[in-house]
Amino acid sequence: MPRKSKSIGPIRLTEVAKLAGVSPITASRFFRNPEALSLSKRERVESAAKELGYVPNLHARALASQRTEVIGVLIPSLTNNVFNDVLRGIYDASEGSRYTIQFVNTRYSIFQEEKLLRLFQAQKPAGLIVTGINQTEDSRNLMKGMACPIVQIMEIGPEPVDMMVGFSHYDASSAAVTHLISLGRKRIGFLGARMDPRVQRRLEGYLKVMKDAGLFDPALILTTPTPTAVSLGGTLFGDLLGQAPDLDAVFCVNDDLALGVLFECQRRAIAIPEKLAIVGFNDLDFMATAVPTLSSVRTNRYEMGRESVTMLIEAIEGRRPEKCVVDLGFELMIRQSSAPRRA
Amino acid sequence: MPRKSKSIGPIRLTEVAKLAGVSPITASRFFRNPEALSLSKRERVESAAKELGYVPNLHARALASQRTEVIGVLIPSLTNNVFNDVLRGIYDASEGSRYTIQFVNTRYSIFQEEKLLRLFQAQKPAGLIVTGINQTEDSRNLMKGMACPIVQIMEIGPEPVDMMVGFSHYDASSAAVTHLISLGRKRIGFLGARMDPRVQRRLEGYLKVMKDAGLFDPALILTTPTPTAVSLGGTLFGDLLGQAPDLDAVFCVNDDLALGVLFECQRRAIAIPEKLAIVGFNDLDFMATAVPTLSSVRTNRYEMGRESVTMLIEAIEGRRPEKCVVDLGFELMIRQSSAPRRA
DNA sequence: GACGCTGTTGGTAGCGCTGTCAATTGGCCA
DNA sequence: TGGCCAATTGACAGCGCTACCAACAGCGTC
Repeated sequence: MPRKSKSIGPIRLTEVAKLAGVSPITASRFFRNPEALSLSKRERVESAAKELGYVPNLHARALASQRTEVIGVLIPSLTNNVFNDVLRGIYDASEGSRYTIQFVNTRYSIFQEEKLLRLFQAQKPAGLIVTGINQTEDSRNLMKGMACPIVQIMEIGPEPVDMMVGFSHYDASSAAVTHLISLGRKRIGFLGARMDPRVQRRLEGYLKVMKDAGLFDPALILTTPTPTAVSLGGTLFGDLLGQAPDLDAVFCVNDDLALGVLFECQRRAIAIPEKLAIVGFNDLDFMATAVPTLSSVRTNRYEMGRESVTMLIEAIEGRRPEKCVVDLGFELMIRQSSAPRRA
Repeated sequence: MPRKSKSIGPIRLTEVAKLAGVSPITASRFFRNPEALSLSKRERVESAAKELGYVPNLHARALASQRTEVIGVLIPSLTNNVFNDVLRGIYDASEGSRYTIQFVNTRYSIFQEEKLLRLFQAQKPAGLIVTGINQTEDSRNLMKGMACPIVQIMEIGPEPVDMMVGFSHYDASSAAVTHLISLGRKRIGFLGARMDPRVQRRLEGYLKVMKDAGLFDPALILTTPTPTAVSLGGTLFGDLLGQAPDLDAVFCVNDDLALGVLFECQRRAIAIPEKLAIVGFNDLDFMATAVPTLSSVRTNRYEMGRESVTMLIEAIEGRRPEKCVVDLGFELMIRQSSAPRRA
């Protein structure tokens, strides 16, 4: 006997079946598709399972069925507040469903992403959520070869691998900059940190609008690959002022930077919005509370997480949504920091 | 033949073994304990695996070995910045190890926690990380019955289930309030949100110090079960001022509330620190950048995450740390918001 | 009464891997 | 040369569950 004796350890399906007086396969069916059983057996299995405290062995199930009920989530960062909200949406939407979330961190590396994708591939997830649309060629092929539905989140673009939920960072950024121009601002700075693909697209939106308005000047732009932080906002703003002392507005690629700019302005006694207008991005909680209140582009991060899981589950269960690309849009929240000069 | 034909789908261990010219079990060993193989076989299996792009099937492995390489993490919230940092530490520390993180959200419910614990139990994790020390009696028993090492994080206390990493919220809060008293402040308010067990202990620390100093007054305390937010800080502060108009200091149970108080003070033109001293909790990035800079109690959240995983892995691999309870301490960061009145 | 249908149940044979133990090899000593 | 030990390798069975098919009951139809 190569293994130790039986019937120690947790309760197995066979034991439930025996107690219920049915075959193991019938008991198995009870847990996967109770409607297929007659009422009497259903009740018997149910009470037997409860009596023994049976919990199915997911590994055995996965091995036998060649499927899992795991939704893999690839997200580039845990540091960033934004992904926090997305993850929260994802977890909330998965709750109550049969699916488990398996989250991994790509650290903003498309190669790490590819590696993790390969790992998921071997685990046959029921569905996959990946961030953004900038995957490597190999990653895209890998994903296309996988049998499960996939949602790309955070942004939308051409050629979805499968499904998409997001919004246009380009449009959102354009709207913010257009708003600043409409206020009569001419020297509108751009402050960027991390510079991941989505931030790049915000920069592109800025560039387009500024060039179209004949206001473009490279001295107005300051970016860094450094991860974002409130303190960084202040530092960057100081540097930007050095490059462009006549700045009359700043568009920050996120709210942390914007808050840092606000504090730096308080420190330097720069009047907001009189001397400088500020617009952030994401509309975190504190933007509406700051003094002065800070304008921002509201993005639906939590909803993005929720929607992606909802779509995924629908697709997994064969009810593929007809709308494969969902644009959750954005909303420009105009507050005191970008109010017209003489209201 | 009950199953579809073989050799479709991903590469299996057998195929790697065949290509390498060894038995499956030898190939298996290569992936778990390469040192046990002779150099020649090791190289042959390695190149065969690489050539075929073999990725082990974790479900089959878990089923056969009756173990997994999953570390389960039970955390009460994703909304709270604090757990963000902890999670980051956890993921960072797990990277490069063989262990996978499986994170679940208890939503601040000890019953949800118990339920999730039961779920983990059936999955035989290699280790478990649970938040805090306020588990139900059943949860504690469940954990004690599990064969894997367990770390309780976020706080330390008597009777660890197994191991612990955290700090004393009571002491940290006491230190903050003592500091405010040392400034000569007498009407020190307490602002609390969420009021989870750790926040409760901060309240207890506050109460002790205030009573000992003969400064206790119930009108100085305002708490709410509502989840925390910057905007909430302002609202609560307004209410607290209603209860105690002669307030000369506030201790906030977290930094979001403190920032909200700062903004509200700016709105009401209350001079900080002259009229009101503020101390927050956690020392998030923005506290050192705000105007004025905000005092806070620095807690080592990231390190807590890291350390818990490190200890867990050591214990899993049989090198149980002799120090089972690790106090990561805290540091009182005194800044402008609680500077002495005439410096 | 034979036939086919649907709805329910069970038998068999694995899913891909590893624990156990036995077998083999080589090296070293007496 | 024989014997012993450690290092290395392999055979076997089975982890707990489910896919696949077969079987069977109950019913209505002709």
